[in-house]
Amino acid sequence: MKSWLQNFTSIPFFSQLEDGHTLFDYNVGLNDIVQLLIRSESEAPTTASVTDQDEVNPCAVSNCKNKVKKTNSGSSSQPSTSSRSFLIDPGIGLYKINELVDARDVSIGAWFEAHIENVTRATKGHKNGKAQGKSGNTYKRTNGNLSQDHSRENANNLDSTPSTSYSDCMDTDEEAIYHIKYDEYPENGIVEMDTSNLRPRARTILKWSELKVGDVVMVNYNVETPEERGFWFDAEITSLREISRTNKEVHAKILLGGPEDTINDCKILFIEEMYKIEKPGAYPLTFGDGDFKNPAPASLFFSGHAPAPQCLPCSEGPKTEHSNQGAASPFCTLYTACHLYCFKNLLKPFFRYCPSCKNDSNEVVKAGEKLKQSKKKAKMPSASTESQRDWGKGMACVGRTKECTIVPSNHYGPIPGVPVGTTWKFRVQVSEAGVHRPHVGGIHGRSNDGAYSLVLAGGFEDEVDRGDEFTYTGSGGRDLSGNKRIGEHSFDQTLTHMNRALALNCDAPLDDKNGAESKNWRAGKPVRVVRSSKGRRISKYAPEEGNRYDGIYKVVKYWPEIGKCGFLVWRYLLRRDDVEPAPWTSEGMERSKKLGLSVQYPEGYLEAMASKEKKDKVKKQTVKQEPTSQSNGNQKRTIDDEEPMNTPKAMRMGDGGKGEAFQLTQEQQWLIREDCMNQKLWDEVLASLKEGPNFLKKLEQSFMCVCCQELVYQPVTTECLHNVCKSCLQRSFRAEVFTCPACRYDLGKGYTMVPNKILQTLLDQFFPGYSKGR
DNA sequence: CCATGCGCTGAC
DNA sequence: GTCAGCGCATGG
Repeated sequence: MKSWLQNFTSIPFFSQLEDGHTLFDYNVGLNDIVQLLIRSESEAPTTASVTDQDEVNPCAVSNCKNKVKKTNSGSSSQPSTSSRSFLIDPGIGLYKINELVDARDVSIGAWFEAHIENVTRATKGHKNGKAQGKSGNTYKRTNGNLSQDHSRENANNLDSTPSTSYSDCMDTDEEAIYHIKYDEYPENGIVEMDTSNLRPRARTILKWSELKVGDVVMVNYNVETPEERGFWFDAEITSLREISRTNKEVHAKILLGGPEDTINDCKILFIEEMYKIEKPGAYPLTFGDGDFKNPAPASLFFSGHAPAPQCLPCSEGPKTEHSNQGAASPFCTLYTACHLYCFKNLLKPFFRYCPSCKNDSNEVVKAGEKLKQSKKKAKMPSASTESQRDWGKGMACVGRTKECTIVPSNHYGPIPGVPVGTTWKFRVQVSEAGVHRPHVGGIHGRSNDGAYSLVLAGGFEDEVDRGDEFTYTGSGGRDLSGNKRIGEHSFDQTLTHMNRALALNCDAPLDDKNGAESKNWRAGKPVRVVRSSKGRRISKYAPEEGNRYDGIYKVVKYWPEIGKCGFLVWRYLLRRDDVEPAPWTSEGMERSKKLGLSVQYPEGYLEAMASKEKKDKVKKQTVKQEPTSQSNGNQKRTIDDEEPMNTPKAMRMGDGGKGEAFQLTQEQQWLIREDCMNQKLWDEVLASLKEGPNFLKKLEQSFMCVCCQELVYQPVTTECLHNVCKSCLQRSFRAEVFTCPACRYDLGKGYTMVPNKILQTLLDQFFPGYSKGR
């Protein structure tokens, strides 16, 4: 039971854009009335399924989500029956589109039972009352070919490419890691990799506005399913061009330098050029040519870097400016190249939605135009209030600029490389470091797993803090109305969400009525504890400034009680269980001094504060109108103030890394000696042992997988002495690339990948938990 | 998608 | 000093 509706979505007329998306799908919008001329294969009525009396349902074809509702008008009769199927008579009918399907979801080749001969969008409802759309632009499909009525050109054999590529639609503004999309052809996707230029551990999120020619960027391309991580490599930007932008994303063309001068499209809305690539049979596609059980192999492939042929409409070679603008062009058959201008012109009557993000093209802001308000922002509270306050600035509402990737977010225990005593000014920095991820919440955890970290900020007066032991109160029970983040206690807390998570850390069966106490509290799950300077009002152990990581604690017991606020709260007793000394002990203070720990500020924060202060002072001066002797004094002091400000303490403590040396256990020393394949690497790494915490950083850099840019997991040490994750190497082999991802040394198709167990053991010891979630 | 949240800041 | 109220990350 195949429905003719399937035809509708997979009408291949405009399909096969550069990235394999079917543009046609987006030429019609929701609630559009379309006219279909249907011709049954046999000239006899065709069966379709229905969900209700007048709704034709998607078909048996697996992925099809389409629903098209038939309107009352039209000559196609609809003898609906109770058997939930009905017959579609051949002929013209008007139909309303209830749902649009993503062309990528459509299993092509499942077309017809009946043919659609004509598709026409109704002119009804058009704003300027002008008949728009397709007058003279109806398309006819015969024998599996669809062509423009008045054109002799054929546009046959067009269909989607296999779904080997995809492009992410970032839903943030300009801040996004740009997943620069590659085309479908993995063999074109390998760009020379420079292993000496590895990315730092914390991925810095690229801002589009900060990208410039000459930057080396980390590029990802996928050759498999979107869910799987693709290959990462570095490439240099050789050309950058913004095409257009919405509030959601920037559409740009980025050229990356590489041996083949490869073109990568990054969120391209419009096709720049289309090239034919001669690789018949290389990627057998299935597409509907009347028989989806026996699909004919496709022979057309499009990619960004085949030699440029001539534009069919204008017979000229590739170029960006079109000399022939305005002239009527015949339709590009896609057998040949076509300039953007020529192609766009042909599509103009239909083009409404971007094939990759489904943005309405009305929302697209061309380069140079003013930004329109995005739907996301329109939904936000700030859109409806009249407040002029810019919430995007300052530390109240900023987003993260880094993310901790060395351990998963559900990691228990210390974060490798973050010693006890590390202090950050703002919560967002604590989040970036991965020590406590929520910006506001006090507990980070999962209700069916456990809690990973908490912040002591003195939110409850009746909490007790004795340093190595403290009581903590659960979350909830507050009135958050008025878009607040914290509020008055107005109801009882329950042992759910984060409260339940924290209770699960206790080594005792969960009891959400009476609480529980562990008989062996050390057996509980570890919780990272951060003390905030806000806690000073109830605790002398809180830091003077900022948020300090105080080490690992465990839940001894938890119980419900009526708090000072008068409502039931869940209370927890936590006790310290950490080999690193607590920061307030003399041992701890000495260590902090050794490691040079001091409050870390966000990049540029101190400078910004200093210049602000300066401005304020200037303001005061002008108010005073006394720019004489006093002013001189002031100015001088300002400069004096600025001097140390320009070198933030955090920077001074720097990465130079004086501090106590890193201690290796005997076992580790032995294992390192055993890992003789990596002897050279280890020698380098061990040289930084005396740099203390920097040792781990160095270690991490040296054993980073060149593919996924993370610490190698199940490392395969190649003959050429590089370490690659086994899964990354396997992925490479599946893409039929049999060389070392780092140096291109030919490993050979039959290479057996043996994980280096010694190295894995060592890495697990140095970075406990890192392999979790890999 | 929605609900939650022991921050933060400019305005008052 | 107090306080309204925002974006963001996270989990469910």
